[in-house]
Amino acid sequence: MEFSTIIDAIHQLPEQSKLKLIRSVQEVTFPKGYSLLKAGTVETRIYFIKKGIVRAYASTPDNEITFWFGKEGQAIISMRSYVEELPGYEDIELLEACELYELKTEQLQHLFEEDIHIANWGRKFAEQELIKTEERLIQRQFRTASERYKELLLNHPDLIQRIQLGHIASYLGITQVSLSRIRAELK
Amino acid sequence: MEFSTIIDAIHQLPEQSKLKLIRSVQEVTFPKGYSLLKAGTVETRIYFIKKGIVRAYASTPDNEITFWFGKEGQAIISMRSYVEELPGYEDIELLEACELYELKTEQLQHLFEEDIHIANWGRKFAEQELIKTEERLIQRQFRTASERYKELLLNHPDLIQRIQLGHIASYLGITQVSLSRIRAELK
DNA sequence: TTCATTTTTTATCATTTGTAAAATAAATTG
DNA sequence: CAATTTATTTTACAAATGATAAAAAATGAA
Repeated sequence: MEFSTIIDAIHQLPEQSKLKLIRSVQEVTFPKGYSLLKAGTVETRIYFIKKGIVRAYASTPDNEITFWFGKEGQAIISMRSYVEELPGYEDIELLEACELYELKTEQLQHLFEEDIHIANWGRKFAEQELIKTEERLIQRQFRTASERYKELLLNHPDLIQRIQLGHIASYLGITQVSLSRIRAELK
Repeated sequence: MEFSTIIDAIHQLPEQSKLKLIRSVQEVTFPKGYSLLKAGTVETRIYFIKKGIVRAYASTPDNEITFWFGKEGQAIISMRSYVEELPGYEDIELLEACELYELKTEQLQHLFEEDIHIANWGRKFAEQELIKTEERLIQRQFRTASERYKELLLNHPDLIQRIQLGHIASYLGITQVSLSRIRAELK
């Protein structure tokens, strides 16, 4: 997926501003399983996914929770590093070999201060992510685990194909055993 | 709480830009129990809380989920109206008599297009809300209902005092009966 | 205050989900 | 290909939470 397409999907930008963004990114590739961002560090880069699929997860000593999947067109950001310049709470792991567009946070922040269109583009991005996250929080309470799985199956069948079920279960807020039970009932 | 203080808490703004915002708001008051925003409608205003406390909830025919509390200093926004100009999914109810600063969305959008500092201020606001929501989503999975209650008690003791437990339970993702059980264990 | 209403707690039982361990299945490696 | 590792499903049992009903307590209005 072209970077230009990714930009436009977030929010329409004037050609001049788009060019500034395009000139700021650099293509990089990483192998499957690569650990792109690590919790506890202040990340200085963000990425956009040209090709591949990744997961963000948070860990405690005895648990690990996948709370986000990213695929073609989406932005990979350690939110707390990006927003507050503090160590992030998430690890990001590549679930497939990935082609990414890399962008230095500092450079983006500079564009935010300099170009009002890019500032509003960045605002739109955060707002759209906010809505998605808020809706997930609400749906988690309204719907049973089984309903949430069926919905994922309906709306993102590709994720079920491309991602192992342990991660899907974690994303849905249940254990792998529970997900297995749910899948058995649907047969 | 002064509107100027609320603005600064989100992100520092130059005096000029701050004045533009201040000139755009209007103080309003509503009684306890007032339904400020309604789900299914496109809201054209946002509010900042000078005094009082409110809750945002989403409803299905047989259920109602409180997913957000707002108190002094916070913004009341129907997210989907604000971001996508589509009907919102939340109702907002005043849990106390409130003094609010009212701002027309259209006017704010206009300031976003015109003043880069305000655009970045709006970006910061969305980003901060995004982090809070994402952290709640993660915590809901890491911690038991009991731990989540203790944490709320620790970090927001005022909410427990000012809000009835049915709403707190819903916010924590459990039933009121469950919350009552948890409270009984802590005695 | 007293009465009516709302909120919170308590008790019981049903259901869901989690934990642990074993059995299968699938993928990877030499 | 066989051997090994990794992922998924199945089973049995335990723990947490939900649903419902009813009692107790708190709140608010007259």
